[in-house]
Amino acid sequence: MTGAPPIERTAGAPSFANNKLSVLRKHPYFADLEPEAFDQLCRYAKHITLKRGTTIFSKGDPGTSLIAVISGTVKISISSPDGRNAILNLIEAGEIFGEIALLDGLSRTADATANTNCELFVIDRREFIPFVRSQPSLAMKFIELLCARLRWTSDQVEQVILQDLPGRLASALLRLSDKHKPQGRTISITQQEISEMVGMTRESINKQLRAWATRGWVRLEHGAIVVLKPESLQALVDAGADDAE
Amino acid sequence: MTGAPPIERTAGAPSFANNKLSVLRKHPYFADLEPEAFDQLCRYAKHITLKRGTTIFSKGDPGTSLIAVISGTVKISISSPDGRNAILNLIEAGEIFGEIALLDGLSRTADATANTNCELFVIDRREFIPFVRSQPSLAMKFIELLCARLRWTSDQVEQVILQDLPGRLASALLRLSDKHKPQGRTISITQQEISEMVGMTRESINKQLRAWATRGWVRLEHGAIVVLKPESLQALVDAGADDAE
DNA sequence: AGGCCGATGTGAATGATTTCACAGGCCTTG
DNA sequence: CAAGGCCTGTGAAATCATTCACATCGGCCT
Repeated sequence: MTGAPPIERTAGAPSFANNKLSVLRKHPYFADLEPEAFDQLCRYAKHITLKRGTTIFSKGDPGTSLIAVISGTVKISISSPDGRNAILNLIEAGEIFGEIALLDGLSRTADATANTNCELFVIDRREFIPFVRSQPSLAMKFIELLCARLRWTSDQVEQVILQDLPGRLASALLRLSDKHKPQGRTISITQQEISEMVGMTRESINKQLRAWATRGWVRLEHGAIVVLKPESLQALVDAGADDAE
Repeated sequence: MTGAPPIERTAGAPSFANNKLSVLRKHPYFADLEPEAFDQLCRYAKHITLKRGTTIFSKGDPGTSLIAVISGTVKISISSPDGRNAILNLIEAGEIFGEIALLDGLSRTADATANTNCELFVIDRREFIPFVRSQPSLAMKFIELLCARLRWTSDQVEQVILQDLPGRLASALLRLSDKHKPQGRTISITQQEISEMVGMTRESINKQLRAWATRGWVRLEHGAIVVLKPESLQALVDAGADDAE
């Protein structure tokens, strides 16, 4: 469970990391802070880089840090004893994760691994709670963050319980393309990954995607999916189980 | 969607509701408040009672209130266009719900209906956010609440995606009997309701429960389930898909 | 008591997904 | 540039859960 922390520090001294701290400074969660409060926060921050596949933390570990993604993407997932595993979320540059265990002091609810090479900021729990308590606007930011997470997760439950394969896949694609809006309609994700987000086999996903591709609803690239007709996918979700068209 | 509010006021004046407010006062989320802060909070609270089956709010409604359950239980659920519906949570006396939409100001993520006759306190959003901002300890309470919700919901995703029917049912039973610990191992719930929490048909659930009943793992009563061997159920969950024994 | 309705119990047929077993393609790395 | 490893594509068989169609049971209301 609690494997040796595979985290490699590249820069311990805040001085060296200062150029990176500016990224954190512009981060929506911290932008509102008073400069001195921000400096205080930075005293607990470590800058690290790690390569694709590295475990950041595992389910059950004590959660003592909040992590901000500077570049790359981090996979939040869980796995069952019999080898199956499920992706709960993909965290991209500019987002933060690990806030639950940090805030409530309990153990990690899922595994986090570097899905690509990435750069992170790790903010230690030490003194963090009193800090949040003293900064109402930061507390409110966290409340908003938690609400957003809750909406995302509830959505996932809803889709998984109520929808069949086509419906689930469609709404997963829509949610992802929503998140990646800036990059146009291209979603960089493998079919294996989507299948784990949606909770079905890669083969089933592939067949469904292929069916939609021939209808012109999506285009399949290597390691990516382009949504061409979001309206059609949305209609499928709204209509409930109904693959015909 | 936004049907006429079916909420019936029984007491508008705080004076009459004061006896009930003591319940709120003892509520874990509000117990830490300064007396004057609590009084201020109460100015926004309305006491209402409603009977089984009444809609409290619907998915998509603007969320302008937080609701505390004084007695009875409230069902949080969602439904799909084709009639299927899923129960996300059952809120019991002493718990609160509706906090997400209240805190982030967006719309309700699910439906809430009175699962039994119940008494509630409705706390209006008016001025609520500034109030939370001014009470760091209350903000921290909400952060903890949201974290707990997130853990519950993530758990649900995990179970639904990773486990098969027996596994899901087993963990649902364990989670419920955990919540009802004081009442012993008896869970008051219909098989229909469990099936909707777990996302499978009542028939399938019934057959599985019956199989466990003959093994002596559970006892089935009318409208209730008694967990006799939680260890066996837990083993099933831990082991992954494996019905044999 | 009579009568209904919601909750429970079951079997057989149907259907959707998974499993399994490959094959080819793309990309990275030595 | 050759090799191996992920990613993709596809078909047939096997499996699990749903659907459908009833029968029974327990309470509650009149």
